Amino acid sequence: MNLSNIDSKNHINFLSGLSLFENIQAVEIESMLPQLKIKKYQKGEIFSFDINNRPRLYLTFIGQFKLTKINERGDEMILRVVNAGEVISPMHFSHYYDVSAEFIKDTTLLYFSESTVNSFVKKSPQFAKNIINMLAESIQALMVTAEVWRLKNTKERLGWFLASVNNNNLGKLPIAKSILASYLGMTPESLSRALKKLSDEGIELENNTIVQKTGYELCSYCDKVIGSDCNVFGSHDCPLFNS
Amino acid sequence: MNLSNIDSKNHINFLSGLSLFENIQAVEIESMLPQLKIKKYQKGEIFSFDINNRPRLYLTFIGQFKLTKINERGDEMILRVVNAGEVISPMHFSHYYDVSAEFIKDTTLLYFSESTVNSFVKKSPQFAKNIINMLAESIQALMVTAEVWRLKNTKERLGWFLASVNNNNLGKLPIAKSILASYLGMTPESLSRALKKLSDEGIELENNTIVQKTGYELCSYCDKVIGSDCNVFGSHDCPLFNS
DNA sequence: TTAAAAACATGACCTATGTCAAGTTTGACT
DNA sequence: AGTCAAACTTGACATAGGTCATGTTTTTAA
Repeated sequence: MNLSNIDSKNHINFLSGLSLFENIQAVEIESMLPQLKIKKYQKGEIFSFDINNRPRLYLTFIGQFKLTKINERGDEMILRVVNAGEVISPMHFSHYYDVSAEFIKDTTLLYFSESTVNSFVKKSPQFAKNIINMLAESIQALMVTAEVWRLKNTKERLGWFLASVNNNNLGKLPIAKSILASYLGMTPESLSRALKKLSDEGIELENNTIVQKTGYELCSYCDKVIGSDCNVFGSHDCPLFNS
Repeated sequence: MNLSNIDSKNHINFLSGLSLFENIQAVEIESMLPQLKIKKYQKGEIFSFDINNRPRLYLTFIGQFKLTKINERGDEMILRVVNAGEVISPMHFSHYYDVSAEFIKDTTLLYFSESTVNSFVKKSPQFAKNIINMLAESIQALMVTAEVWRLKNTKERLGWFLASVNNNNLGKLPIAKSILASYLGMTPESLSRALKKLSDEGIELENNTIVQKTGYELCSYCDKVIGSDCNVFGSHDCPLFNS
């Protein structure tokens, strides 16, 4: 078995694990493989989803990067931090909208061209459904972050993030604090101060792992969307439900 | 011809004018009509897209409403102002996420149930494509508003809004200033002050119509997304392109 | 047409968070 | 293990935009 066969095997395994390929037959996935392209990026590299690179759908095979926009003054906004296994589809953005990817770790992206994706959507109603679900999740995530930015103060934003991480991720901070600050729309200084306020409430970070005094302190920063991943949510052990 | 036939005719005309039904045969649209439901709301009414009303796709036949979220403190965030002819699909939101519609004008909504939409997506690749485009536009709009909220100050936010309205709408302000303020993430007072600053730059509102001194003042608040609707954008008459 | 209510404008003041500057800690690379 | 750079923290201070109070204009409805 030569290298490219091993790669193919890996890629098929990777793809079939994605929700984008849920309920898609292995045979069908295999038939798409010839259209699959690979590109590798190093930590620190910046890649602009411009006119040449936008009309694609990217799958994060390995690594991590942040999707950012920058204004004239140089202020940066992080739209999203993309991790291994996550999908981003700038092919669905407006022709004129450009965002950049800045790679936080060495990263390998796989991608399909717009026409490949569109033809597969046309052929497979199941794939169309999966694409629709992926876009719906993007909308959801964007609405939630909009809400967090607009209606919460710095302490609440950080609390919200820690609460969601604590569910998804077993309490390990997935990104550096400076990146987190930018993602949450504050300066590293403000994040530092917010962290101090939270520690007064019994929420601490010990080498980037969340530690709670009683284990329920973060619950006051939970909401329905975060809670949907929590096995206590809505039961009588849930502080939100009890109060 | 009885009333319901006239209604049907109206609805078919309405639907076939929507980009959601682009390239869908009239026969096919007609076949969906029996599943189409109607609901009317009065100005001032509030409607929550909760567990009972969410799994649907709504089409705004007549009227205008704002999609809002409110936090514990009572601060309101307007996610979007929806006008006649626009579509909103809470069926694609997370199960646990709820938003409210507050009707600005008397409004008639048409809607399909989630299962109707899904079955049509399954049957018609073209409809699937249209749904995908609609969701992609939502994502785009959410990313742009996120950027506006995060990276622009009050004057810039108002300038951006006026610039986009000036293209789409021939300079007529489509919503009351107080609603606009909330949509732009500021208080009515701040909007008032921002308006004053803009008037120093030659941009005025005269009974809710935008008036520019030379006609190009708003160009400094234009961006690529707004510009894509402008017939001067990118040409040598475009101040952005020339500078 | 007029009265009442709503929307809008303006000024004085306040506060959350940004900026800047000076430490301190952490982590990556000899 | 030691060194250097990057990441983080902390304090003093600045400021955009919020809040509150009051006045003015516009809209609505009788």
